Amino acid sequence: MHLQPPAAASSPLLKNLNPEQLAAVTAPAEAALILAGAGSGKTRVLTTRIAWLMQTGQVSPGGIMAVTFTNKAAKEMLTRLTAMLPVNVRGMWIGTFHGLCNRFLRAHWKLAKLPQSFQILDASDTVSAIKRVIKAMNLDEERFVPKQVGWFIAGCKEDGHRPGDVVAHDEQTRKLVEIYANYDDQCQREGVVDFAELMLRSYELLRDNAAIREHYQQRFRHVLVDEFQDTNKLQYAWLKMFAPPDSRSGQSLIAVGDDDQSIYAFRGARVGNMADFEREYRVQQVIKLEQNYRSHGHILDAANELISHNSQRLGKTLRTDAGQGEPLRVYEAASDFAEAQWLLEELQSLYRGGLVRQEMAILYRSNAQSRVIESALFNAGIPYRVYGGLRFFERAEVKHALAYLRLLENPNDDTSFLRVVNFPTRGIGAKTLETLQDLAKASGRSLYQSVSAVPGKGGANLVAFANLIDSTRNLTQGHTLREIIEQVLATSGLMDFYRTDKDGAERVENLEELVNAAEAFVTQEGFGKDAVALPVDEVAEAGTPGATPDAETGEIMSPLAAFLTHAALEAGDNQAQAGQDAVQLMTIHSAKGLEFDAVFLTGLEEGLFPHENALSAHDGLEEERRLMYVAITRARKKLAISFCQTRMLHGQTRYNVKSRFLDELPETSLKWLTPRNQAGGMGFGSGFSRDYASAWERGSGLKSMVGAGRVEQKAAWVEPPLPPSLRQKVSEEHGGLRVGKGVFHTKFGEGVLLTLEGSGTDARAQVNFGRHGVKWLALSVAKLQPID
DNA sequence: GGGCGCTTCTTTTTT
DNA sequence: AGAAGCGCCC
Repeated sequence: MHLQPPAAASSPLLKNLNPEQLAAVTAPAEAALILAGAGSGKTRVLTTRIAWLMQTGQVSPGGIMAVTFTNKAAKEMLTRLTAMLPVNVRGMWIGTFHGLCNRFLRAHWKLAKLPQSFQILDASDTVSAIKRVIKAMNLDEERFVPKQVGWFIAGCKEDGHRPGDVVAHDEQTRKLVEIYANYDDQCQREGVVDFAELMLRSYELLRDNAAIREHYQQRFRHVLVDEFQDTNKLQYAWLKMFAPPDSRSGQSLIAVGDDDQSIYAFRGARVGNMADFEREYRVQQVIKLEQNYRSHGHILDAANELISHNSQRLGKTLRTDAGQGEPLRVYEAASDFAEAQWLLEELQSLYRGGLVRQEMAILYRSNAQSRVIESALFNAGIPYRVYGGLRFFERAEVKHALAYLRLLENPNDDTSFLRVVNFPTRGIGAKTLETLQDLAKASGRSLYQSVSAVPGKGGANLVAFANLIDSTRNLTQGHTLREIIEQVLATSGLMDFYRTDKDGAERVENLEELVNAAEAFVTQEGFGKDAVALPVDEVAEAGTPGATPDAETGEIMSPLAAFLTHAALEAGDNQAQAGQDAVQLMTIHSAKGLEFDAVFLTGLEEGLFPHENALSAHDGLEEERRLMYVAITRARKKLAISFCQTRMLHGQTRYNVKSRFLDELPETSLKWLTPRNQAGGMGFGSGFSRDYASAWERGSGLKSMVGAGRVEQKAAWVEPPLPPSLRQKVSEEHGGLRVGKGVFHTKFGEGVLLTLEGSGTDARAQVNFGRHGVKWLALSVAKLQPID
């Protein structure tokens, strides 16, 4: 044990910390790995450590860097920190990886070879930029799907590879690398960077410029990283630039993470970074936060038992002082429709019991599952909120407006140019644009710079467009951000377009909301005196060798440029009827980091969860299990799990086997609401008739209520499966086997019968054996036993 | 240039 | 089933 300064021991900050938390908060200023289980007070530990370090005079605000993945987490940290300690957060670097990279590149734009007001491409901008490259190269979009090319490029960048570093063994890859190279050139020409580029560019600058690197190493004494299990290769390398292993300058890098909650390997996260970190930094002691302050006992028991089925773990078991609480409720529904109906009942009963809707969450593995649930909630008049989907700054009308704004800042941004050059339409067609692009390409200029070279009517229209941009820029010179945006909405014709559009009302609202958002941004960021988002960070700039501070010119980044950056870096909220007490619907992925009193975990079916596509991926099943672990640990008091015998997916009915994850939960913590079925498959036995009858009754009842006013919802209703009487007719001839019913095979075990075909010796059956897959069997050979 | 209809796809996603 | 993108035709 190291000695603590006396002031520290008595600090009120350290009150009420458990021993492990205390150890983490007051860990010596070196590398440390904190394994923080779900609900173990991770954010509290992080913020308290920062506060404690400053309070005990071990570091000044300028010496702190804390990195998170989401803006939400970063904000949370700042909020808590300022509540703990009256501190000037201005000098601290607290933010997302990308946010901090942006800050870094804004300060060193010249060395990074970027224009001062470079703009950031979001995911869809990136795809359209790539599309243009593929088109320009005359390549087939079938063979080079822009989105996939995007993954490839992002993947390369996240491995730290520039086009020249990629080893291509086949023709396809060689072409991909070529696209990558052209794409990078195009971005550079247009003065834009994508998300991965933000990281890579900062990393390279740090790597290649010793003076800058050393400056930042001197500056940041304490680097703290949240959700370390989600970092990719590049992010880890980037962190090492700030706080290298074996650092003689005595910095402290603290990684906080939970390997059991690593659910983003599919997009490049490397859990292995945790083990690498431990080794490379010679971490003396891994601090485990295993005391859980969130969930009741049964819930934790279930989580612990489930995750123990994973082999590759650093090892950690959550415990709680709260009581056992209620066991997990498990419900088997006849159909996805019936599952939704059951959810309604459960939600209503909780609501009557006094629980607010905000505290109820319905989680699912894939977005497609939400539809049935949504229509049930909608028709029952229960307010709900769906996370995911389009976010504010991603809406088409908002992106159009932003494109105009970006052109004011940088007319050479071809992506933005193409987006709005003919929207609203101004007589500039594909032909004209083709000519323009050819000319631009030939002369190495931007589209904007080439407008006057295009002959004819189209050319004239293009010049008019360029003039429109120029005059708007002149017109808004020296105006407030609000005025600029209002002006752009007017002169571009966007507002008029949507006003006259028959269903443009919502879009008009969103454009008005954009003005509000800009107003709020200006106020929050306090433009004029204390702007946190300002690119120029005096602390960083002062004495940074090679820095190109705006002090040279006295210029600061314009509010517009800053707002555009903000829009790209923070896509804003999803459509949310904020303020209303609503049930929360979301995928398990988006539930990470959240918690609710009551959680409904739906669709626990083989093929859906674990998802069939995940099983083929390396480590896929274990990642799915971690996902299940994340889902379980979202619940504080009540957790219910449901699965369906049949589900409509991609337009056809699927017969499912219950998820293997259900078998990995401790029996003693479960309370089955439906008879626990003997078969892995469930069959339409006793349980079915009852479920079916009630689902049908309610279904038809609701249907008649749907009536005229809500036609659009009607289509979303899923019919309950055929009545059992009908089903039996289909298959009586095959010794009691029935479609949709459970069967037993001596080798493959339990399954659900999907199809019966042919007769006599020719009879075949298709059976879903869950983890053994879907198989065709000859009935004359296979011994299939019906299960009731 | 706009609208209609055909095809294709459908795990998870932040920045 | 349903959305979204794409291409064709007016």
